[in-house]
Amino acid sequence: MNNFKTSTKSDKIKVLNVAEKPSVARSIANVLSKDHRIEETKSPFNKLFKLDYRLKDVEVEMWITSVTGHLKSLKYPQKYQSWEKWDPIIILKEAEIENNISTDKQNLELNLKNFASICNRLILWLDCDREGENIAFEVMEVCREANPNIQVNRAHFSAVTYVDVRRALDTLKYPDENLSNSVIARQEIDLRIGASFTRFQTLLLQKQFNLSSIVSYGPCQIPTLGFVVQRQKEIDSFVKEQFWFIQSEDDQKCIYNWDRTHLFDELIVALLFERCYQESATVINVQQKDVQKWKPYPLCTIEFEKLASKKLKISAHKAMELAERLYNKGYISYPRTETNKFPPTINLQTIIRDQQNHPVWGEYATNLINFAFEYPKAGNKDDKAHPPIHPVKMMIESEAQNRQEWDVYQLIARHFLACCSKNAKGSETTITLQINDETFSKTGLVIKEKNYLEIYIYDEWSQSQVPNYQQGDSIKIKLTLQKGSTSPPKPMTEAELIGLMDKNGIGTDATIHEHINTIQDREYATKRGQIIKPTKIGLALVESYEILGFTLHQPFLRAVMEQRMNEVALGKKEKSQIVQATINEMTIILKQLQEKQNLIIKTFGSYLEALKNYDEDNDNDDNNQPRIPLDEAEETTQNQPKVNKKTKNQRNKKSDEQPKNSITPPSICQFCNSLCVTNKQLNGKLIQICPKLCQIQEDINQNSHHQSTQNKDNCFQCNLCQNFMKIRYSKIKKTNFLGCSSYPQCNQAIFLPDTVKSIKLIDKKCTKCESPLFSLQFNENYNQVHQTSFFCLFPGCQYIIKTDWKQNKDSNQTSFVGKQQNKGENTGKYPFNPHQQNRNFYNKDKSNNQQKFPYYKN
DNA sequence: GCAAGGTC
Repeated sequence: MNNFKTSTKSDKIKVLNVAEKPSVARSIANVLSKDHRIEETKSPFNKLFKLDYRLKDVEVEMWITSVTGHLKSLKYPQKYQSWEKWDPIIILKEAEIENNISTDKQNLELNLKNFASICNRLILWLDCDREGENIAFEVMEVCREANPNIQVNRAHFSAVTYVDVRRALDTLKYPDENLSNSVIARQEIDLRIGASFTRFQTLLLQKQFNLSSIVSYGPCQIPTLGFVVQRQKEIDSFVKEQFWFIQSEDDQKCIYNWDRTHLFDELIVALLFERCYQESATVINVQQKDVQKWKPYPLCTIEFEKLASKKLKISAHKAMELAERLYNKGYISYPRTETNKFPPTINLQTIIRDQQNHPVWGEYATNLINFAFEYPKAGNKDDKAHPPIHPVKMMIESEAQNRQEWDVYQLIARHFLACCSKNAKGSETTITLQINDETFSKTGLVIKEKNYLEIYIYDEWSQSQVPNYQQGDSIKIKLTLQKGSTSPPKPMTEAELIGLMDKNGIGTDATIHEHINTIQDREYATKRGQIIKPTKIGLALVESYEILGFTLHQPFLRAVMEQRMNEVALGKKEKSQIVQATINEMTIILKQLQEKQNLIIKTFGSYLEALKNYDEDNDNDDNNQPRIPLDEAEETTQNQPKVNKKTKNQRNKKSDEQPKNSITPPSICQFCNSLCVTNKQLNGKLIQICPKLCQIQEDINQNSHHQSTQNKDNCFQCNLCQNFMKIRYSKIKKTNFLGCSSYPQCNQAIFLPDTVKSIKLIDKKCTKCESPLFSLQFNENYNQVHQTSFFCLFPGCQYIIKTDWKQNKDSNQTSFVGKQQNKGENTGKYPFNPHQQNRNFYNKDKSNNQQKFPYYKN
């Protein structure tokens, strides 16, 4: 029952103003007149504000109201609701789509029709972005239905402030259909791709693998998952690398860093250590300089979400929920904003004054007002619709509904006050030491003025003291040769993911947190604390795309879409052209997926099986290795834990062992006559090195080891990169093979016959090629008896087991004398042929992809 | 039961 009735007594021209949300309508009314009247409408949130105004010298009655985002939404007609009945290709390519006003927006439609039928003019105050322009057309269409003669204008504003609103009214323009069409194109493409690919994947995989969720596909959610999977793969394929460095410590326990940082060659570091070793150093420089720690940029949504996640440990999704609540209660400004610079029209002093009575930071605010204020830095993002997030009303802790709400308000208020403060100032002192040819340095910091750091508790700037030395001083030092190793990438945090999505244009400020939520709802990823990790399903899905050659999880899909939308927005292309082109390209991909559906099931299943021990809830990546099958035959370094243990032992051994002890009578370089340095390596081998590096010579008095004995897991050198081959383990084949230790940079491998179950390196060498020998364990049902129990696996050496470097897709089989294996064709034993694709997820040959998938062509 | 974009 429509009990709404608005008054129409006045004879003045009536101008209907429509904003995108209730708050903007309210702000416009406030800006234009404090004496406005407020009327209820059929939609409880969307009030109607009325006021008298002089518009271009004409007295008019302004009616200001709002919608709540889009009025219309795209959907497939009822007949397509059955997933089983329709080929996803039809859903993608041919099914008609309806664009109607959603049921929950019908009250707004009635409002607009009612007001438009009474008003003479319509001014569209939708946000000044593409979506806003499209909503403007939706509003205009509804209003024109009720009043075909209504005169329409578009207001362009960068903030809802007095100056901007007045300026917008003085320079009214017309809505831009190209901008709006680019949105319609995006909507249609997203729906068609999302619905068709989701139906295909779900029907293919859900029942087969007893999955509780649908297996959705979306051009934002899947690239989001792609980032999470990529990081996990980087962690799991990480191979630790050892490095060495020289450390210098003075008698005040101050440690100076080597200016060469560290080197990956133990020999060179040992040599340099020998050459510079002494017990005193000269202070060659003491440099002091003033430094600043910069205050933050004004707060946009993305930054707010990152800060909430990182500093408050509140998820982006929850933080937005809390911010929206604070906004609705009038404590903060609109929280969905891309802008990180304040418009000159906003009165910052007034906002600070509102905080002057605050029990926690009132004094700080007063101090800012009186003398410490400095204008905020200007960021480079501006959505032309909303200012950066800032407090609009003071809130004290007891007014907050809970701790998290208070934390969010506090973050926003403190951030704003920090923006209006001065940078922190300090003094940095760097001491440089010279020890023979090597230099070492140490930098200390003294904070002189904390300024914004007083209020901004989220930033740290730690002080560190340095000794009070003068240039030319000679000081006593202790030099040590140290060893370290590179660390794997850190697990993906939510804040990092938000940053990656923002950088790659995945989602918008208002939707990024929703996509992160979606991948969790779909059981593609889990979040523990601030760490996001892929689940088995998420890994298996992305890996299946990867292995089968699809780039559906790559972020550039969205970038191409954005580029095409821009062409429509600029009027260079028709929306139908880009919809057609995109859908045609995606049809090719969907058809390929359909053709490969058996392979998809097999690949997806193999990954789930291989990942059955993968602990998706464990954040500790050191204790959770190996879990992910790498793209090369699901390989993992079987011996990795042993390698690490050995490294530790070696380090301990090294610390007891001073290099000086290892010196034997030096020899003379045969090229330059310099006195050579003898160095003992960690493996005990002695080496004579010329200081000018003319020659490096193994000490003949020592027991000369084959290089492969440097590390007990190393076999012989890779014929491609000269690093060592190692015993690896294929989780899917459940057998050993030899893989290059430089994987994934080098993918050289040697596979063994299926009859070989496992291999073990032994302390014997091949008499023919000097490579280390292996003892082999054969499958139980393999009966052939060999005359020897030790085998050489160096390609081309032994006649009993013939092995080969696996360099291309046709040579992925090793052969066994007397028992020839299948060659070439994929036998179904492997879930895929890894050599048909680039193995390396991160160094994908894009040109190749582009050839295969025209959708990604620019 | 499908997407992503507005907004509450």
